[in-house]
Amino acid sequence: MARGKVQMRRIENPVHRQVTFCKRRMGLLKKAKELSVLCDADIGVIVFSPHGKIYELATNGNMQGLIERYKNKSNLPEAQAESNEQNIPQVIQQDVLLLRQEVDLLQNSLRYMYGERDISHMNLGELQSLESNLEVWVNNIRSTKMQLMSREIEMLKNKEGILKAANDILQERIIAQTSIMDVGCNMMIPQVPFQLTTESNYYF
Amino acid sequence: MARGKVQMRRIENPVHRQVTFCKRRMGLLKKAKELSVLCDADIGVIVFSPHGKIYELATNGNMQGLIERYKNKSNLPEAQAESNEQNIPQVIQQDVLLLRQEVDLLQNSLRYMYGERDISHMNLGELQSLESNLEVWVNNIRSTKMQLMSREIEMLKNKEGILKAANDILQERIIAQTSIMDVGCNMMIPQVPFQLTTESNYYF
DNA sequence: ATCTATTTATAATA
DNA sequence: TTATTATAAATAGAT
Repeated sequence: MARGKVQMRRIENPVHRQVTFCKRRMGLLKKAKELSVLCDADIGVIVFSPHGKIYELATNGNMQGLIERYKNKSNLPEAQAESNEQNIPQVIQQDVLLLRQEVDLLQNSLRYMYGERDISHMNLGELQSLESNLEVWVNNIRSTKMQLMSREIEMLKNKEGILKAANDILQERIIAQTSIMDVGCNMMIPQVPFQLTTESNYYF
Repeated sequence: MARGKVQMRRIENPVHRQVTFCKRRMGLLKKAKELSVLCDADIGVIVFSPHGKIYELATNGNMQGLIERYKNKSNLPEAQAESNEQNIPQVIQQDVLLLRQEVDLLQNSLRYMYGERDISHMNLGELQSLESNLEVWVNNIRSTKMQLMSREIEMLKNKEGILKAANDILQERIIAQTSIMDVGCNMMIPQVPFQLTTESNYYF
């Protein structure tokens, strides 16, 4: 599939054949995994190299089980087919079902959180849970915001105090200078000068 | 692999999933054949659809033989002995284990997303914007939830109506029968029988 | 192994 | 399922 298309027959050059075997084997197993995940299928793949080495994949993690299932279903049309299912204790089946639901819920929530804002596929319970989680988050943010703002107010109040003090000092100096200058000349200096009025009002 | 790349997770849309299953299944079997021909390998592929239908390929034309060869080469003698008896429980146990792990992983991710996020480094503006974003999300979710609930209520009300009508009819019949029977014998029939009381109260 | 020019596979859609 | 087509993936050949 690249740099020239390939004929569908055994590759004679042993080196090429080995390289291709390695690459395509990986590709095949990858494709099998993808099909399994995307379409919720159970897949088993067994590959015997020309030298008899085995490479395998069972997407449910158990080739034996898959082979048993294959034998059951392909040999006996209906009878034994469901025996597997029925032998499993119901409790376990329920466990699996509940866990699957939980996984679905969590996956949907995460998918939503990470940017896919499409919630049309979620059911009521999932939405409920997502909503309350978001509310927790909003509350966290609000409380952090509040802390930040409190700190800022504190800082501003400090500044205000400092500035007021500085202002008082400056005013005193000016009064002093004015009386000195009044002695030497008649220049007019305003008497109510640089009073800062810093009212800090914050609304939450 | 076309018209947009695909996330490696179960396709939720059943139509898409079915189409993809069909296409990728063909693709997988084709790849298996190619690998077999090009590299002189023996390959077996077994695919179980979500509904339990089997699709298979054995490049040597004999899946049974391939399976035997697999068992001989890959299984240690003891491992096979257990396989028949404990196979099913093992598979299920593994399923449960895997699902539990998955739930843990997802819960951790969500915990990070919701609760243990480090927002201490964010400034006021960032927090403000995050907060309003979250509020939009929450509102989206609430409105979707509301729609779902409305639909459900609609459905339930319809059901209620139908049931009530059916009930009325049944009651009339019973009354009719009762009077007929009263003529023939003295059997007592309860007079206030099967009235359904389906009050639907929903809290938002 | 790693790098690309190409060939294939296939997602969305009808 | 099949057909179409724009794009994503796989991979042949070379390094």
